[in-house]
Amino acid sequence: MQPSGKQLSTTQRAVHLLREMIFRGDLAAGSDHLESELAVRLEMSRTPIREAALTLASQGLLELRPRKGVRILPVSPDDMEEIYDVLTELECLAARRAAEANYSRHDLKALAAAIENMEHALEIKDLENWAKSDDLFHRELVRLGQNSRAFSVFEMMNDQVRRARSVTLFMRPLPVQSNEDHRQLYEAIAKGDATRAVEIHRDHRQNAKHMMLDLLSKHRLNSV
Amino acid sequence: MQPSGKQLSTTQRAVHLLREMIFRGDLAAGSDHLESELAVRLEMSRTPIREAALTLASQGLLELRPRKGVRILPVSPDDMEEIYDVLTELECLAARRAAEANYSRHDLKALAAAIENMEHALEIKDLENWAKSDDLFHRELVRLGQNSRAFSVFEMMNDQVRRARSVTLFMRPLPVQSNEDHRQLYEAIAKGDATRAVEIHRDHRQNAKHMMLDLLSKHRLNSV
DNA sequence: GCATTCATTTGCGTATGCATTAAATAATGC
DNA sequence: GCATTATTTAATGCATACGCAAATGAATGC
Repeated sequence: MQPSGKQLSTTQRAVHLLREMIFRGDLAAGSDHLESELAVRLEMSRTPIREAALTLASQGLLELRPRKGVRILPVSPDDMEEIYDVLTELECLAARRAAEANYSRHDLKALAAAIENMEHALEIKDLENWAKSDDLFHRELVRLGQNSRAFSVFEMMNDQVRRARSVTLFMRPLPVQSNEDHRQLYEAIAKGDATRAVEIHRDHRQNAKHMMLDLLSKHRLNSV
Repeated sequence: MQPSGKQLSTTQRAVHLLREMIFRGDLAAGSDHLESELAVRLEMSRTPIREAALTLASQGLLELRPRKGVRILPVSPDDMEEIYDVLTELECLAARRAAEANYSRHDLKALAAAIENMEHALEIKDLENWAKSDDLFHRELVRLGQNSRAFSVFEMMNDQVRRARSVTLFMRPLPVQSNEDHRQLYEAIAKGDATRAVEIHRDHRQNAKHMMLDLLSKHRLNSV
């Protein structure tokens, strides 16, 4: 995923490992972990653990609570709403800018590829891979928006809902409409129709939000 | 500004002091500063300096460059454009939500007060205070949007353009239109007209962006 | 028993120490 | 002189040390 030639620092490794542990639920939402405990677990001293925790805290994945350890932040339905609202705005900004940018089909290759992967995955009902491609599609969309700040905030918010997405992945109906939306968005961008791109994507995102909130409520998941 | 009873930790003090130093230009944009040097300057050890730097780096105010020290990030016109675009979306989201929230005039007191202060400051041509109240108005607007994540991203982006704002404050024409816009936004929110609130504010923000970019270009400020 | 004070533990915040390695400088060969 | 290599310097990244204050538990008074 990151074939960067240079070896990472211990702190960077800590950031990476802790992120993974949080996403895979290895560090459960709401759980507390002492710095020293994590240091033992990751076989490093407290210093890089603390630096990593500081970083992850500023990204909203955890919280440093003196004497109680780092707390993995759970995400409530209200949080989900906040996050989806921010994602909606940032992705719509990206969609608008992408449509205005006069991209060639070649520039949009990655976007098209993601769509195809999603469609294929849907056909064979491979939800895991569908989700992966969906994520890629959204990321690529925001990248095309050419706003590095919007992109990094997007990634931050995206990370915050990762757990919730994977939990609800198998509760939701098949994402048929979602694929349809993506294709339409792609066309709007390719045609340079910014207004329509935003319109489609805003609906798409708000629908996703409501579906997610419904699922959480239906399954009594008031914290993920 | 923060009459919180509890005394700050050394790291928190470092964050605060460094922020101030950056905003007041004491640490110039683009300049490098060794951790040890800053430690001496703030009369603390390298540890809190490093932790503070990590925090400020994640907020986009500086960069940690191994062996070159922390680099205070300059803001280019392209950066400004990025930032204003993100601010536009987040503030418009807030404006929409605020309008939808059915706030009473009493709830909007702080917003109204900010407007009055701006108008008064403008009358007596006190630009410093106008800017302060303008900042307060926008912050209060986003607060009314009730999205803590949008709020914190807003604050982050706002911090990133602080220097540029104060530099251009005395180059720009008197903010007459700006005050007018604020009053109209206030009315739209009070009346619950979300569509109009967004419309007004989007224009307001995009105008601000263009004015800023024009000023930077006219005065050959390609890095602030 | 229950509250209150005192003692103990322990996790954190900060300081300090140290090995590593990028950068800078000097030395060497041509 | 100039390029190349060896040497030195020094800032960082990480480990470790340590004191303080919060939390826990024990002891005391009632």
